[in-house]
Amino acid sequence: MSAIYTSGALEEKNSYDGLPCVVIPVHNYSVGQTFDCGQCFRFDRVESSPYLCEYEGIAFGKYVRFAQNYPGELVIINSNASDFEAVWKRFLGLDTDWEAIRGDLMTKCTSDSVMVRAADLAGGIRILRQDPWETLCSFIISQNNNIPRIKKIIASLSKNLGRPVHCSDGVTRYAFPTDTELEAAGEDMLYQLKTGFRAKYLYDAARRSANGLVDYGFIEESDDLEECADRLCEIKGVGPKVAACVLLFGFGKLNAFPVDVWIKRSLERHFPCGFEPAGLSPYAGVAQQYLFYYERYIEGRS
DNA sequence: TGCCAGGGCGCCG
DNA sequence: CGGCGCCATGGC
Repeated sequence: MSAIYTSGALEEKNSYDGLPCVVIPVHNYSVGQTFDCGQCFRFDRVESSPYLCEYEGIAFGKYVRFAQNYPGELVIINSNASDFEAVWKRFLGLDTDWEAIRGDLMTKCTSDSVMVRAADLAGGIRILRQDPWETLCSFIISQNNNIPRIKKIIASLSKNLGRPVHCSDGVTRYAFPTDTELEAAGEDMLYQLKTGFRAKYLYDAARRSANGLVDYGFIEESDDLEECADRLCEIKGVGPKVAACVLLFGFGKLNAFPVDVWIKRSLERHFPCGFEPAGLSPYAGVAQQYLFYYERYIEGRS
């Protein structure tokens, strides 16, 4: 039995509040882990949900909610079958066999390794395939910053500069601004929106992206992670870590291995003799995300 | 008050 | 190339 979602297995119905939704059979899936593991900043938990776990937000200009009561079933609210096929299936990574990846990683580590414990704890995580431009900006903003404030800044940029999305629940939300919209806003405006020293970086990213100087097509096609990172690092304020995050969370390059302060501490603690991400190829980035979740979990998630 | 946050830049040796 | 101070801001 394959763990990959197969077309036709989904069920269309209405959600508890009357919105159209689809129910997807999944395996060892966690909405909570996926949307609270620091890869995506535009989804918030719905506290009043009748589901055990529900997150809502905007992606690709669409309002959507992801909910579940158990690991074998995912509910996508404000969606239908064709919408799922066109947008959410790829976004959620449901075209990928994550249990096979997790199994592959676990065979490459000793059973007492922190990596196995992390993969055990955080195995419900899926690496999202987010919009590359939005991912680029999100991780420029992330530098020397914490997750709650990153979310605030991104929400503020969207509200002030992004296109309004009139949602089916009656609330107006906002899409993340396009590169053109961000460039038109200007560096001063970006600074006023509390981006701090990152304003000039965001503006440079917007200018380059809006003028075709970021070769998304090349990065999409290439398997050369170094070359892809080099292209992204041409943007001011983009270094190895931000580039790795963009490649992992925006382009689905599952071997990209971002090293932030959490991962650095973790590797120093658990691998004092040194650590080689290459040993986890070609899914080192997935292992990294398990580890990131694990470290934040045992610290009590600040 | 000082430290830290999904870092990178500029400068120095 | 490796190390280090700095960059804005807000929460603890």
